[in-house]
Amino acid sequence: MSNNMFNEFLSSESVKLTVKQQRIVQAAIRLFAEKGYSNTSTAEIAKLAEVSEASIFKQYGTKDKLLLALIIPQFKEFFPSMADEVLGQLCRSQSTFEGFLREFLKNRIELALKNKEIFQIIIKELIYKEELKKELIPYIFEVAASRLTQVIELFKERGELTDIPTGKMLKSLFTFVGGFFASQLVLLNKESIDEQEIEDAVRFMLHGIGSSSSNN
Amino acid sequence: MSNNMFNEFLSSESVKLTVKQQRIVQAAIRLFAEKGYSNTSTAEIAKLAEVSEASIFKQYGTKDKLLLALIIPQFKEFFPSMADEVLGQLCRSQSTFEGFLREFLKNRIELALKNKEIFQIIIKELIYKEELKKELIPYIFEVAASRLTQVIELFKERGELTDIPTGKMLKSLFTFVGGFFASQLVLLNKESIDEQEIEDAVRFMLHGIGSSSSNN
Amino acid sequence: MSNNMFNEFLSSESVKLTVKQQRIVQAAIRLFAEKGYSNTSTAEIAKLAEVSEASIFKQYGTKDKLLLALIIPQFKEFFPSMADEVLGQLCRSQSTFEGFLREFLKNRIELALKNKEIFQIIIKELIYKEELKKELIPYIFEVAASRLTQVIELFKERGELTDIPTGKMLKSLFTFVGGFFASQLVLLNKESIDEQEIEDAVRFMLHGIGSSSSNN
Amino acid sequence: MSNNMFNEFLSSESVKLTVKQQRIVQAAIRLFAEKGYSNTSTAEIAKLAEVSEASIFKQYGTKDKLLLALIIPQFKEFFPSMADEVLGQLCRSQSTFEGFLREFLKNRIELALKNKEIFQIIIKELIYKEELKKELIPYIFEVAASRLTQVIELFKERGELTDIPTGKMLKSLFTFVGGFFASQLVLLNKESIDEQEIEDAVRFMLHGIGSSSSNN
DNA sequence: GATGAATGAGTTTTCATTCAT
DNA sequence: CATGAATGAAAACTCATTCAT
Repeated sequence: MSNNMFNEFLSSESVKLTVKQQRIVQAAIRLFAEKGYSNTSTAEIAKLAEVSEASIFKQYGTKDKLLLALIIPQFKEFFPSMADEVLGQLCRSQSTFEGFLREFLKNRIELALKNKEIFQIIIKELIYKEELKKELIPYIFEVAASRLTQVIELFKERGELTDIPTGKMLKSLFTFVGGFFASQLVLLNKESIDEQEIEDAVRFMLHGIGSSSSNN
Repeated sequence: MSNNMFNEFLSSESVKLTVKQQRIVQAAIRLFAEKGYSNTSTAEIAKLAEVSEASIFKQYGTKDKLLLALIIPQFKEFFPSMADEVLGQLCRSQSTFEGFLREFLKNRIELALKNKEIFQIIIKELIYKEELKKELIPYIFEVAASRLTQVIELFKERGELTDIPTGKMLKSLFTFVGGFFASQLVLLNKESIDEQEIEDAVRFMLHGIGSSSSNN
Repeated sequence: MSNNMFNEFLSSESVKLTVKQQRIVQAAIRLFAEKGYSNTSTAEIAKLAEVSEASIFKQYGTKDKLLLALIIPQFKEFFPSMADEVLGQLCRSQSTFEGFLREFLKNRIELALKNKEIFQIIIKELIYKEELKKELIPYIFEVAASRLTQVIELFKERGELTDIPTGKMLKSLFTFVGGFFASQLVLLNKESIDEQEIEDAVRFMLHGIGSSSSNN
Repeated sequence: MSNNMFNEFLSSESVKLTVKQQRIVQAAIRLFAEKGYSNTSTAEIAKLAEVSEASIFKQYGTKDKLLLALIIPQFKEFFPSMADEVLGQLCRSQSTFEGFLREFLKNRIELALKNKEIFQIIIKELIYKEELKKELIPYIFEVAASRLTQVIELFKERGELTDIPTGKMLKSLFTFVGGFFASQLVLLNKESIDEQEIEDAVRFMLHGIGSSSSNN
């Protein structure tokens, strides 16, 4: 997987797919999500899609590019958009950080659940494939951090957050939110995540589990 | 990987390994950690270990069993022992939950770093291999939860923790601590984790990022 | 490649080609010459010609027929014409065998260089493809030998040639001229062949490298 | 085929081959000689050798390396040895260049016929595969030319050869001898080459076909 | 205990070719 | 005339595993 493959896909336009090509996409997503990229053969994909293997390679060239073609569009939607479409609105419409966090989580969870399988693929391969990791992790950090930093500092000024350095806050939030998505979507393979679960997560991120009297 | 394979290994005694066998173990660990089980061939392992492939199969029978033979002992040490050897002592010796959490994290991190590669394998395959997931996740929950529950309730009685239900606390802690290990060890591939990092994590778990005045 | 395919092409009239069809021809020639027929895919040809693969098959039916369609016309021009257009004129206009040989070589080299790529294809495939060899070698011998025999015997009568049997002379000349074309066009991939080179070749064919005193 | 692959093979020691591995070699030689490298599949080789395809790749890694493993040893024997073992002896034992040429040709033809199939492969692929050409042609020139130059100049001093520059003589001889081997071994696929044929070739190289009176 | 030799069953990928539009 | 879509068949190559020595 070459260095520029990621960028190449980032800018690729979505083309109209034939019925068979859509079946390929569906089959690949299902199998990659279930068994992982490395444990899925193109023959299996072709069989599930009721298509010849040649059709897969005609369209995507290599198995690797097929993976990226599935992942990247979703990736683009989940991360960058977070800033402009989502953050912008949420941030203003919600008067409190708690509200923002709740809406943000709900929103991202909804998106992730709607494309659960692709998310499973992303998380699995992000952790499993060194090359993918090296390409995507920096991207995630850059994009996500730059926007969230603004939000955090906005609410810091409003006095809703402690005076822990923003960088540390980001790290902690990333860790927890990442762990949340990984455990809910991949480890537990949840079909849905109810309100209460989100509420608990928000509460944990804001106040932890210590009693308020034990604050330092 | 059959159902009872896990148990079989759990109870197996550690046998003395020949030099060559040790080299196999070392090579397998390095490669599985780096590239993942599915992307590592027995031929590669044999080559790195400077051993014949046949020797691997003589000892372990299948590639699958080799994986388990590497994972399980570490797994046993990390999780179950957590209760008796570690928890017990820590819990009593530390007067506060914060102290306990700090020592607990330090202790587990130290162990994980000392066997970083095996931990990377465990995390990667836990997420990647459906069968492994199904075998280990319930085990982790059962063992870890049962002991931690005791600790949490002890400190709850001492008033150091909020009155959130213990189950929810456990979930949140699992999520964060799991995310912490996954991101530090696998995604960031850290060689060491400094005190401050641990301090920040403990603080987050206890108090979150919200200002104390915003407590509900 | 069926037996009669060769003959079929030999008699086929050249049809007007559309622009796209010409691009196919150009692309095929370039690639076959460079990499050989067997190492060139129809996909590559189509890509270089900026044409769909289907267009190639529409016109030529099979990859094999495409090869023949490229080779045969050139072949017809190089060999049979040798007799009538070239030999006839040259033979009469030149008073000496040396002059004839020089003009003949010049003339054939000029033609071969003008169509170097096709010549490379012919030589490469003549040597590589058993079927082609079996079809073309006898043809070459028959056509070329029949005419050259006349010339040689004409000059033998004039006393310009030794009394070696004509057949042997032909063989030697074939061997040298064939080797000359193969080495210059294919092995050395020369763009041009200067006068001196031709002079040296003619001299060698006529007198060899032995000193005249060592004649037997 | 990488640049250093050639050198790698040049220095490789001949290892003992098992019966099956010998069958692979035999089968590959036969098929490559008959149909050419590019038109022979590893499956065919395996079938003819009554061996699994995997065995081929276990031993040679790639089809390319198999080709080189067949070609290079023969190549080494045919060209470099020409100098020391052959040339040295021949040159001294024969009093005339004609004698030398005759013995030289006989000797090389004998060797080539004994390994006719490998020679067919070498000639075919030398002409067909650009990469092989680029690796071997310079080698041939360097090795062969350096030794032959000595011989030619020795006999020039003895007055047995004309005063044509040695370089030109070499070129002509190469052209003819190359053409001779290519046509006899590959185009005509001769099983044997009789004395008379060699005699004719020698005579041609020394005196050409022109009558002695027409010398310039 | 160790290994060289061998392989069946796959794996990814390529290719010439067809056909409906 | 031209092509996008599709593919069966085969290509090169890989892999976990077996077994006689």
